[in-house]
Amino acid sequence: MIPEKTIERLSKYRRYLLEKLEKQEEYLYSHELAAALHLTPEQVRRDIMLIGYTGTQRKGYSIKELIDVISKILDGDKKINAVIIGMGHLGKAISNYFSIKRSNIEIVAAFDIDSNKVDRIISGIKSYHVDNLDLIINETDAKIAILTLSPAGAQDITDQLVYAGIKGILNFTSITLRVPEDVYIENYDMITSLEKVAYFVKESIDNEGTL
Amino acid sequence: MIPEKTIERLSKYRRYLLEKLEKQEEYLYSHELAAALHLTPEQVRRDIMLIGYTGTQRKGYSIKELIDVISKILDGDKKINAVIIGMGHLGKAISNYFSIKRSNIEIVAAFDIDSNKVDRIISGIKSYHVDNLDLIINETDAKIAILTLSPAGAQDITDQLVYAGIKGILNFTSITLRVPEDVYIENYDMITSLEKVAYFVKESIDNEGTL
DNA sequence: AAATAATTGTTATTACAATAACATTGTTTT
DNA sequence: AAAACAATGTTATTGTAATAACAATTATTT
Repeated sequence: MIPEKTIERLSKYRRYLLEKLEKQEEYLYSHELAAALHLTPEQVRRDIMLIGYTGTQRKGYSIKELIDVISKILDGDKKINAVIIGMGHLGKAISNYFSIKRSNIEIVAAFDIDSNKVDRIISGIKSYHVDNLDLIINETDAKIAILTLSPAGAQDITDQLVYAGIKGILNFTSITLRVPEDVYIENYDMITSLEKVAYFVKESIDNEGTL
Repeated sequence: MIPEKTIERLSKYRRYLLEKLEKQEEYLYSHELAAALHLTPEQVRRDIMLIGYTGTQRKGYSIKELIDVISKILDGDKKINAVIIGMGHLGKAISNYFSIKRSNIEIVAAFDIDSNKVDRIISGIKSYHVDNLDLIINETDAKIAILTLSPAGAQDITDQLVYAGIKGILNFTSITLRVPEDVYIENYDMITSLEKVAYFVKESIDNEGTL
């Protein structure tokens, strides 16, 4: 079993490696990757060890091979479909982010309650009324939902999503969702992130000059 | 020194407590807070211990007092100003999130390079051309920047921000930024988050039925 | 061909975070 | 008034992640 933090880094490694591949580069060293992502070379080597890939000493890691190994871990062999719930600014922002296909994840549909935002294509994604949630999720066999709606209706929608067969949720509403334990939730809370930054800024300002 | 993870939870505690306060409730138990946020009561008590607040046995914690103690930790005594760089969908989404003032953080300005998006008020925030970065940041004494621009210009902007006196960055561009070590960076990478969800969903589907 | 240098792979250590255990204390009940 | 209970505060333990150390190996240099 690969640790969660390693999975996160693998995602970042792959993106960096893909850039390098575009530049026709063939090999890279652990310390290069580490420097680029502000990590230690040991961490990079350890992660790569964990996924069972081995480089060649003195030469480093084959960029192409490493991408393949990471992709096998992250993507598996089959594609996975995702839907977005809520086509406000945040929903649109995320749609744009993923309009360039990376990896094996595809956003296949979006949902909203606003009649002005449904039954048309927004940021390249077909948008439906939430009433069609169950139908479309089943048709597309989507397994992931990205929640970018207002907190008010979030738990209700989540229940529907779980019923429709969703197995993973990326939650941008700042509320804590209740789901069965076989559903994986990744919470992202902007308010908390900003308050955290504010705290550490305040701390560093207060401690200025002191050692 | 309060651990990073505790700071994150304090932010969430406060929001939950504020809700309770609105409902005129006066006291709550560690296990209530824990249940609401999917934590253990021990963790909650430990966090509260770390910030030096004590409840009363058998009665629990005073909601009002606890909010005050948390606020003192998170906010300190002075307000802190923030700016947003990039008024695309993500920038607007964040502006809306923070249009309701919570805590002591205020978003005082936004910047963009698009002439259609500058010199007017967007989502309640005055928007300027990036050429005015240094000027406005100094005028407003902003210490935090929220980066919601495209990756291309991010490092260049970051250098300008640091020069202008920004001490904390909430980074939504998926690139790794170089900054002096007295600048605190919180990275949020949507692509990584989604790939992580996809990985754990895939794992759980693959392991269905096995124990 | 031998020595050196540079890099990987792995193990050991340290640090950090979460969980569990338990002692303490105040309230309620009998 | 005593006993039982239910909550807190704190210490101890466990688990997870990051760092460091080092052995093994391969290329390069002399």
